[in-house]
Amino acid sequence: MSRFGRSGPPPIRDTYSLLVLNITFRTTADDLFPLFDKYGEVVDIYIPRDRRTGDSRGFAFVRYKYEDEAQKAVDRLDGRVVDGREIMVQFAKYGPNAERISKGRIVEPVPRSRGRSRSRSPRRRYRDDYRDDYRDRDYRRRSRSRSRERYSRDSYRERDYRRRSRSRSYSPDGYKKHGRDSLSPARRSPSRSRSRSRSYSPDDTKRRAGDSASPASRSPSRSPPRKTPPSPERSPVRRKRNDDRSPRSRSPST
DNA sequence: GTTGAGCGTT
Repeated sequence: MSRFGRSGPPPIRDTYSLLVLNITFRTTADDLFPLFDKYGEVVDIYIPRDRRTGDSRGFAFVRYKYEDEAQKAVDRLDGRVVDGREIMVQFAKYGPNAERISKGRIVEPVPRSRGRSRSRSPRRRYRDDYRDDYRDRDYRRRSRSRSRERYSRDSYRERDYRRRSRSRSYSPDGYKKHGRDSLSPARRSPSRSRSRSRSYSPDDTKRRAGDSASPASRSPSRSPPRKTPPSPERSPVRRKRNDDRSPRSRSPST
């Protein structure tokens, strides 16, 4: 989708695409347009966005009508601080500049602007063996995702785990009220009951399994998941705490 | 809500 709202991506046959890297995730085409338009005729600006979140991926493509203008923009805007971040402008491997590259093999070592020394771009240069290109690209994509996806995944997992754990803590209150009568001394003593009680929300697991999987599949996978096996040392602690919760325990102050 | 090497379409 182009910022100019055309029916589609303008023809690249007469356009020179620039790749703008290191831009903030908040920077939009509208923010880049005035900057690049000052140095030449900008045909189109496109900022790849995430499929899921829709946020910018941190880079944009600016298309110039003329090469000299694009080159000038690279010299002028490359290293420019935008929104508090130094952007990197360079010719994109797309369009007329990449035609000789997308053919299947790199014919030219550098497009054009590579002649400039850019120490902050230690990124690997164009390699002759495109055989590893697919692998490298795939790695690159994963590498890109790791930043956010992995963080989100861990965050969600951790949060979910914590939430369930907390949720479980609230459960006892429910059964304790009406279950106090049911909880006979003989019944409460056995570690078995305790063991089950301290389990990681078995009901929750069963419920979840029933929603997403058949009961048969949850049976075997049910055993291993327990992280904290019951230990004898902890038993008295729980019982002791339970005693504290009893009304008579806190009554002494009266 | 966050993050930071890289190359593109609604």
